[in-house]
Amino acid sequence: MEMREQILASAQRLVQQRGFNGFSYADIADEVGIRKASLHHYFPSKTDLGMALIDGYTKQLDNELHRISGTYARSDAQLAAYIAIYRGSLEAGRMCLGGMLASEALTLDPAVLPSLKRFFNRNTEWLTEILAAGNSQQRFALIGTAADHARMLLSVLQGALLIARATGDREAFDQTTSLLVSGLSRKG
Amino acid sequence: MEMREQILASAQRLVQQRGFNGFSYADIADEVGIRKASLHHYFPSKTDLGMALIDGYTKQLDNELHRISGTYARSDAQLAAYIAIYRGSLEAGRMCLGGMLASEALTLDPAVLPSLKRFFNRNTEWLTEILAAGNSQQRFALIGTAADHARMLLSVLQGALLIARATGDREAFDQTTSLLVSGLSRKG
DNA sequence: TCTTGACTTCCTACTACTAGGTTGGTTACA
DNA sequence: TGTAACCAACCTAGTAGTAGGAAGTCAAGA
Repeated sequence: MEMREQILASAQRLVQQRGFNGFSYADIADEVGIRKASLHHYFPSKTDLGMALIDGYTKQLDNELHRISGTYARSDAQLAAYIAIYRGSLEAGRMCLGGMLASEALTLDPAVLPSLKRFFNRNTEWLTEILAAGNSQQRFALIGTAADHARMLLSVLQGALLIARATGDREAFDQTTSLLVSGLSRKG
Repeated sequence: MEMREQILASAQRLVQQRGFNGFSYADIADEVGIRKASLHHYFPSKTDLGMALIDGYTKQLDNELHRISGTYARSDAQLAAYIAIYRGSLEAGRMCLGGMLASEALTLDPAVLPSLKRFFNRNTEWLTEILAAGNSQQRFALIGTAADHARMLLSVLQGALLIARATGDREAFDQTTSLLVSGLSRKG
């Protein structure tokens, strides 16, 4: 199962950096060192590959979220760790895989859309939980429902990551996320 | 100059819905009713087309911003009108053209990047102005600099638009933007 | 122990099609 | 007469995907 993982890792990087319509089987083949035709042995169609990617990415996310919940007790620290995931993507010149596929949603095989929705729901649900917990612990001062704040948080992070790709301004990303956190922590 | 406008309008729609790598000259040709070869008369290369698109889009934006500044006196109304632009895109199933190109930035001819940066700067600068004005008029209660809030606002809108494409949840978009506005208006 | 057959992995060679772009024109109009 | 608008035919390179087979692994059976 070594080669399959290698293919997925290469494809994931390519999608995050160039988009699903921005790479071909030939790119992966070059990178992992097998022939184009052999890729079809593992992933018969590009849609199959896309499905495996978003499902695998959701699994990676679940692991990360579980790790965060287990590592940090305070919800503000958990939030910071969540933001650090996006910061890491930015550093690697990668979009969130979910965000990238979202932008290309109209060109994707409709079969991948349910998995894509599931990815965003996972994010929102987890954020809602820790925001609600932080609110009752008086670490956050929410002015809307925890779910509303969760959606906004996710939007800010996706948007800031997107814009940083165009402007190349990483400092702006950091300022945006720290303002985001200040806004949450502020007592109202 | 009728045909040139038609081509640009068609291409703009295609980019906003499918991305720059998600359509071809053949798609435009079908839509405007001339041959593929004739498109090259107006835009020799796809990069030329891309440049014209982002520059034209920035001009459209300037017009909108000027109209908003001229129509509404209060900065909170101006902000609402700005948000309504994004809401209109969502309704039309379109991403912001700038946001879409930003996601594909690594696959674009580097020649278009300066125009793309300029687009984002325009947005941020205008938002900074009206936020600063609203702050001194005590319509907004900013907790960071006006520029920081401007960048966050832009991120939220881009991100919310992106996510709504995947989830199809327009209500979530509205809730996010109204929470955004509440957060600004709240006295702290 | 040797053999067989199913299965996995990966290949060369290919198909059908699409991409952006070019050549060499024609037509219409100023 | 020059120029803008347009087109058929073509080119080269690349796209996802297929056919058919080579080489190896592995377990069951005689």
